Amino acid sequence: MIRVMIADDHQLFAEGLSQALDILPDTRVVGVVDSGPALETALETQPAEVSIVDIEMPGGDGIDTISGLGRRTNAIVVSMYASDEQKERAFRAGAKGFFSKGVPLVTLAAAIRAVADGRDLISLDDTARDELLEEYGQARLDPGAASLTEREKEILQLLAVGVSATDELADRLYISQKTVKNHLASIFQKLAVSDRTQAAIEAIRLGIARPN
Amino acid sequence: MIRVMIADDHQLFAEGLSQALDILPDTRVVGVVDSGPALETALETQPAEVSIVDIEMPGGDGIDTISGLGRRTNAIVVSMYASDEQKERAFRAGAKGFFSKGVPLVTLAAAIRAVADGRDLISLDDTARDELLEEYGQARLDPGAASLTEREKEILQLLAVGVSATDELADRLYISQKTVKNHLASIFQKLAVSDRTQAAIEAIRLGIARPN
DNA sequence: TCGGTGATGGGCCTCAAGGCCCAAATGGTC
DNA sequence: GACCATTTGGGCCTTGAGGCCCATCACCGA
Repeated sequence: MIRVMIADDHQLFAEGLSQALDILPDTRVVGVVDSGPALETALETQPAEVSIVDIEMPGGDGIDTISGLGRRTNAIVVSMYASDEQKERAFRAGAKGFFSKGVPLVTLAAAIRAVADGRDLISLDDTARDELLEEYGQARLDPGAASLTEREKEILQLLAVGVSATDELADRLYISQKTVKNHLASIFQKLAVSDRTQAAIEAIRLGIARPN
Repeated sequence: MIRVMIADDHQLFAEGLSQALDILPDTRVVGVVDSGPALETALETQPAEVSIVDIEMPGGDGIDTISGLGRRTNAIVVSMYASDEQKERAFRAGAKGFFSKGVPLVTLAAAIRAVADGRDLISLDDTARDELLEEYGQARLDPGAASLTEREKEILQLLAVGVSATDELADRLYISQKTVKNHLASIFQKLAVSDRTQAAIEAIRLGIARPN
């Protein structure tokens, strides 16, 4: 689980991004602050592997803050109006990544995984950077969840939308109730849970299935 | 369920906000577009009670788009750098709300509920607007969920974090297993579900309990 | 003071859920 | 051809989950 701190004075952006990252199975937002100094303070009591820092913030430029953070966290700078000059400054301040707010969420998520893994994105050219991001595109699931088979994931998806009874699951999948129970037993073992309620929650948490 | 369309060219913002609104029990994001013309097109095939429109978008000002939408949707304008002049223009274009991106998410959520309910926020002064938003601060839950008692919510919260066995629930709450089962039976009826798996999913969906 | 509601519990009954072990067919890989 | 993972299915057994009806006590508002 990668702990992420967000520093941005636009609450709508910060809270939205926070929710979005919390939904990912391998990232957890541990704090949201609205200024550079607040970021420094927050990191003292709450460590975070990665910090998302906005450039445009009141009470001091976000980039100035990064220089003082040292190796306490890996900073990724995001900017509304990204320019080469800003990127250069972010690089000199020690940021590990630099993105416009126009990039898709999956790109930022991949970048978070990459810098949390010790990689440096900011010194790469665009093609090398995109290749690296491709490499980190998928959330690394728990060992158990990673070994789920297609059929097992299918059952988990149904579970997570409320198809919980054995006979309903069997009907939906055109297999016997016994086979459903066998798959479930295998799922329980892989996810280290003991019943379908816990399995459904795990499926939602891991992002294998979406509720609603 | 209030259907919401988001028009913003900054993907990180739009996707983050989208996830955040989807988590709320009474709002559903049905589309995300990145320009004014795309918003018009999207609304033709996918109706939405409320549209969140950014002012600053490429290929035409977001406010110009709103005038052409008429009563197809209720527009709420959000701006990075909110000014009185922008607010005035949004008002004349027929927007029902105007906010800076610096407002908290709960404020925007309340505004969405208010305008979906036919209210007009933009013509109110600040105090009257805040009072109205206060009124719409809480998500209106389904009739069943609204009648849940404190104890029932407590049980749902435990369920949603994986405490699914009757004996564990009884231990945590210092009551007998029989009482747990009685409460659960009551919960099933109120939420119109048939087992604890579905109840846990509903609890998460309704925002009564948080997973993770 | 009286009713309504919520929280606590009991009894009883039925069937589904989960545990355990096993087997056959399939499809890919070494 | 042999091996392995996946999917499908069986049998058997124990216990827990859920359905239904009822009782007591505390609290609160009319």
